[in-house]
Amino acid sequence: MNKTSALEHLKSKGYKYTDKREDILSYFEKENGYRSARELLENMRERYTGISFDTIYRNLHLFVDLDILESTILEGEKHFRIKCDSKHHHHFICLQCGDTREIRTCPMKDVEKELQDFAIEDHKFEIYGRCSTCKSA
Amino acid sequence: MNKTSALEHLKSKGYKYTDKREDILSYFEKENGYRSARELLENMRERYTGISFDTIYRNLHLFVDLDILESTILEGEKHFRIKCDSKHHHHFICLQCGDTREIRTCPMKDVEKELQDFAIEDHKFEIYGRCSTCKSA
DNA sequence: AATCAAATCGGAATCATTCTTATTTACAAA
DNA sequence: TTTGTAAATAAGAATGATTCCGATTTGATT
Repeated sequence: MNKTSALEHLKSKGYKYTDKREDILSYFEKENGYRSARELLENMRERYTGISFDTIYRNLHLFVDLDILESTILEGEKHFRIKCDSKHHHHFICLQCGDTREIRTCPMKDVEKELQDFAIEDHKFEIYGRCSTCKSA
Repeated sequence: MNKTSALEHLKSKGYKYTDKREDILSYFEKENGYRSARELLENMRERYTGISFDTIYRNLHLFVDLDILESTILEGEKHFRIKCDSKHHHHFICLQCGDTREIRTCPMKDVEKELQDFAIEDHKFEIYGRCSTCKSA
């Protein structure tokens, strides 16, 4: 997912273009990992001094609903990243900086046999730790 | 983990016996899944009308630290279950009732090769859905 | 330019959780 | 058995993330 196709997607669904929406998308496009609402807010305030929590949260959730962003909870706080283009995969997540690394392994194939009588709706496989940069710092 | 060995573990670490601690352990021993602090509180209030949030949370976190309980976040809220006895494994979790089913598959072996330069500290593999009971209800 | 729904602002409200202070209790030592 | 003391608890205030609400502004259509 990138900013251009996200903006097209928004437009096609009848949502309006706003400079703040473009700005949020720019932010996540250039970040390589999970960022909190607060991190986004602080970044946005440099350009929009009066921006409100409501705008941040409303758009974050809209973007998650539209599959433009994906989210996870890190240390009790929701974090967001731009949705990856590549096909189904999982992430290593650095607990210090939030940056991610794709993991191609997905264990669900093996697991489905074990769960015949259950209705599987979702799954989460995440690996946590320190990336090489944070590890040596 | 069961109530008896949990109480012994508490004692051996110098923590005191209290009827509320025993009660919390009884609750989780008889439940087969993840329960929220609020669910525990409501259950405890039937016997201890004046019990405080603080007692609930303090003990839940103590028990997690002592490996008596394990926790995860479901729909934005921390949930707890008694630590399983069997060796390392993961869970299917019913999003409706919180009950769990053991999954023997763990994908970490395959993944470690992919992450040579990262310091792996933890991982989470959970499958979400409806258990057979909730599915048909 | 006029219209109108969508988007935003500002701040109050909510919800889970944590903290603080005073009081009570378990347990060990006398 | 009484006493001393640190641990545990109660009650409620405080916090932090998130959501809600009424009023205002703005984007896009007419």
